[in-house]
Amino acid sequence: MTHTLLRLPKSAQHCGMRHKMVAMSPGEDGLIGIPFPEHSSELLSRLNAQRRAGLLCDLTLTSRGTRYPTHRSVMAAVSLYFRRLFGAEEGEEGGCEGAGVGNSCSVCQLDCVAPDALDALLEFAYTATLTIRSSGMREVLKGAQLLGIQCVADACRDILGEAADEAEPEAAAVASEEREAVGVAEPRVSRRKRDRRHAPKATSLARPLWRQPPLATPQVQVQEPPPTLISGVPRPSHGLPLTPTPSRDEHQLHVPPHPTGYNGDAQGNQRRALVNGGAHWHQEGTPVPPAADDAMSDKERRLEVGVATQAPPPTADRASTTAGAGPGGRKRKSQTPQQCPVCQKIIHGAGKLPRHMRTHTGEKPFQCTACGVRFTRNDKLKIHMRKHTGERPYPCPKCNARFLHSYDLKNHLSLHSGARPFECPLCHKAFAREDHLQRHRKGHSCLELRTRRPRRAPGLVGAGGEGTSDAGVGGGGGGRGQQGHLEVPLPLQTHQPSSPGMAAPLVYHHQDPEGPQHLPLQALPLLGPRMPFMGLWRGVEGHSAGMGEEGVVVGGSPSPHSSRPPLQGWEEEEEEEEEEEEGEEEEDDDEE
DNA sequence: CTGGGGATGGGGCCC
DNA sequence: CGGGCCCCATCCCCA
Repeated sequence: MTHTLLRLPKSAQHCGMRHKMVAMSPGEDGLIGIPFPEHSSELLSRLNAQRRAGLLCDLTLTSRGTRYPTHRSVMAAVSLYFRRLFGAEEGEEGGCEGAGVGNSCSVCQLDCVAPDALDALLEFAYTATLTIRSSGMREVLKGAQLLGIQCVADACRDILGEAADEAEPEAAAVASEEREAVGVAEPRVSRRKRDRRHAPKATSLARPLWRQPPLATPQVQVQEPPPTLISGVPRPSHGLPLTPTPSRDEHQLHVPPHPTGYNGDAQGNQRRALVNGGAHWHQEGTPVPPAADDAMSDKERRLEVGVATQAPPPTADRASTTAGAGPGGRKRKSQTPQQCPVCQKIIHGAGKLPRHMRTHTGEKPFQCTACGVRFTRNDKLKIHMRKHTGERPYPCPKCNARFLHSYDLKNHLSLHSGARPFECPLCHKAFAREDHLQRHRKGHSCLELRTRRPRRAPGLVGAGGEGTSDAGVGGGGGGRGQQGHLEVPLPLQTHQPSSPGMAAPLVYHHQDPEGPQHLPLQALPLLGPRMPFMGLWRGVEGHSAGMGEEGVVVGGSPSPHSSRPPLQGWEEEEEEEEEEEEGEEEEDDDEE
């Protein structure tokens, strides 16, 4: 079977995804998936613009007189409370929709959530960024708990240095009871977190004063009087037509600009300063003054917590907020790892996110003065300069060869040693370099030669096998696929909390004629010429031959570790291969 | 198809 | 905390 390789444009090489090849099977029922990683952020940005303009708003939240036009679908997407309120919770039916609220605008009074906190939560819902004062953290936490915005609650708790249980014991109990009573499946939001801290989900908090036909959702009840608020001054939201426009000076809650602006023009978007781990993006030609600037010049330090739209990966969530800020606004100790607001990738290391962001923007601020070649990174430019200076700082001790890079020398030394620690499990051909083995395995060459391979002792570890064995934590290149399954990330699924780090991949089976609809090729011309194809294709090009004539693609969890020590853990890989083989060869005999 | 050099992007460590 | 430096994995390209 021949696969057509669709080469993605250069822009697709960002995101740390190197899979520019998308395997297709012309004339067959193969799926083609074209990822649009910006879609989710762009969608959210436009929803936010609609909200600010009061367009298509079908829900108005009020808090002590301040009105916040919103969209029910957005609120239901971000808040478990509203999800249940509107009957949008999985496993539920009807709900508010069926109760007759319909498309009309409804008003929900949420006096128990302080206006500032509600404003911040709404901003979070529409921008994936929580921008709050540290002094307002507790109110936001309370609001997030009441509304069932778990990731925000988690982040606030982490910053405040609280555990969920101690923060809201009754609420947790109520939520738990409610879950059992209603029989609603717990949201997929951060199961690990839930196990960790038994955080409350949605509590029956508000008095939804529906001016439209009242809700019939029984689980929504008045639970308790509005809590005492720290800041009781209602503040309207930015740009909302139904609220008086506040003066910017007195508006302490800075509303960040649109989170992303990838209208296919990455260069047109100004990257804003990254402050305290919060990555802000703004679009539109008008340069928006960085919120950080006002904020940091402010005496009262404001915390910007970059939070994934639904739930950041546990690693990021934990690590980025573990230090926490005490009730008095204790400074967070660490901001790393950080999550890229564009591709949701977790970037480890202080100050590494700006570097990563340049892979999205294409910005190459470092230019070679000799030849004009530009680089995204200074260290790469530095290495490049060796070309001009003739410097080759890595001489081979066994010959006269000198190299620009240490890893070149490493590769070279393996030639001297003759070591070929990377062996093809199918044809047993050995390679000196791991990438050569990978290339070999991706080809068809060894399939015909496949023989029963012996189990190897796990001693054949190459020279480079150690090192960043844990580099796969944050993706480490995105877990480049060698498993031969086709993962189709849905950009909107980047909001799905069940996908730590990356967009939750969907594993499709080629052989399923009723399989999910993939993006048809006809859609391609609709793509703007500058529409980036940055994608999360993993495992697509790998093992194209292994997919078999039937197009069987055996799905599986993508290996979070992109790199393994050579010949180590191959048994596991072989297991998966064997599954593939079963798919393509109709029940091959047991390998073991 | 393989060997080899170079390029790119991420993570760790340190200042 | 941000950046420099280094190493690593992986990719691309060419012979």
